[in-house]
Amino acid sequence: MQEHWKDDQPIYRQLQDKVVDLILEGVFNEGEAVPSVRQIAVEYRINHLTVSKAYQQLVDDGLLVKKRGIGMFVIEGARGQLLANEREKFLRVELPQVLKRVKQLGISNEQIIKIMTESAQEEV
Amino acid sequence: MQEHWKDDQPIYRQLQDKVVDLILEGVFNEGEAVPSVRQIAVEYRINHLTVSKAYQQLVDDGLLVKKRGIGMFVIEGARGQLLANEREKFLRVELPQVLKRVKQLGISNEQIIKIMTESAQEEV
Amino acid sequence: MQEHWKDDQPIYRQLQDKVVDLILEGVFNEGEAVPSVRQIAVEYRINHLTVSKAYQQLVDDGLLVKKRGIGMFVIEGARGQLLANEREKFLRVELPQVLKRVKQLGISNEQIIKIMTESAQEEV
Amino acid sequence: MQEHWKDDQPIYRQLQDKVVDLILEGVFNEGEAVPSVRQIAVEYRINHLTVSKAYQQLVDDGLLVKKRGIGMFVIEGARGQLLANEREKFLRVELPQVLKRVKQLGISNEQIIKIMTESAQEEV
DNA sequence: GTGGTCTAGACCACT
DNA sequence: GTGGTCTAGACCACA
Repeated sequence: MQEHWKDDQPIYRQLQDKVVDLILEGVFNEGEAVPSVRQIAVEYRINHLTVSKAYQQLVDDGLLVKKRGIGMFVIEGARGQLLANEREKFLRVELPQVLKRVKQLGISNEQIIKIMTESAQEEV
Repeated sequence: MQEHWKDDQPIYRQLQDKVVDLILEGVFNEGEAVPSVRQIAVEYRINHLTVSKAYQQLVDDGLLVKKRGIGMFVIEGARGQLLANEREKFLRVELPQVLKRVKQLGISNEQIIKIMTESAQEEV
Repeated sequence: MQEHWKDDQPIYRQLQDKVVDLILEGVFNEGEAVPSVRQIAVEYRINHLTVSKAYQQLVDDGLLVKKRGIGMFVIEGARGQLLANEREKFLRVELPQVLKRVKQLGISNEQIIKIMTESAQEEV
Repeated sequence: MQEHWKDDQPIYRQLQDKVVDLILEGVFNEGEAVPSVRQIAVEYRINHLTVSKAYQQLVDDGLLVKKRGIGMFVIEGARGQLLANEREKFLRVELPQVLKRVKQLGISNEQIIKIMTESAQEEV
């Protein structure tokens, strides 16, 4: 692993987003433990307080639970909840912004659709 | 004009983005002067240093030129250059991220396309 | 250290040049931290904003990296890159100007060469 | 003629330097008139006050004289005086700086001498 | 501890 | 009038 952190966002936030991604992608499964704070801290060469902060946010978001003396676990149902929330947010906030930008740049919807379908076929 | 600033980004950055938008939309035309630093400062109730910072960035980006003792001007060709750059960036960086997110959230391309075309019709 | 600033150039620019010199001379080594913004500010009795401006330029120039919450570091390879760039710039831009000036003032090349060799011997 | 002014130096100063150059190169001869303030102002598209300032500096430097109602003239002996002054300044101030920079960049004197002699031959 | 941002007000040079 | 620079001091987020 590299320690490549973007400079325009706090490390703890980037870490937090990464964990969310890993849950969504099913790398971290519901009911299973996530890597320990220290493990992450060593592996990524960051302060353990920073890792703690990221995890704490995820606990507050209702995605992780802390079991004292054992570790942090992905909550049952976390993935489904995440999917619903993120989907709603995407459709309500992110997509309109993207569409606005497309229009501002004078890109035609056809071009976007073309790229989307091509990109979808590559995956096959 | 309002003085409504988002809290998650520095004011000078938001101002900078706003100027870019206004150039893209043709409100600020090539060869013409942009409002003076102090004018903006008064109008938006912010420090002139903050405005200066935003403008300076735009000079560095090659969108504005400073004419000593006169003011700041939109460079000739700025709009075209902006459009080309932003388009390229959008197609190369932003769009793939969006598509990745769409896929991650399990949203179908059909649904996206449906929203896009509906949104396009609203504009008519 | 003195706080002797020339009057014909902004302080932040002089500071910037000084840091470049110190990197070239190997006083600030690659991968190491440079003095903190506030440390410089106190030592030289200047505002921290002024120091920040100088450092920011160096970040933009690709000589320093910011590590969030830790400090600013000299980028790996900065010295070599600097040497190459400055050499190229010197030979392409500055030297021709000097030669033009020498010719304009009607100074013979022999005289220049004489001074150069003398100056070189003094160093021995 | 273009109106290409560098941004890091006042226009009046650049203009002033240009006149000095033209006197040194014998384009403006001793006893002859220099172009009128208005002529310059129109040709270079700058404010006549800016031109005036440049000329005034040259009067203060003892290079030009103003003849009321007629124009500005290059003083007799101006070229010789300029040559002497600039030569002295060059040898005392500028040359040492250049040599220091050469040394800092690790460029050998031989290389400089080579370029000098080559450049001299091109002129033949 | 680190750097980033902002303010309010001052002074400067240039046009 | 224009922008540039600087100060002194404040508050913030990050590690």
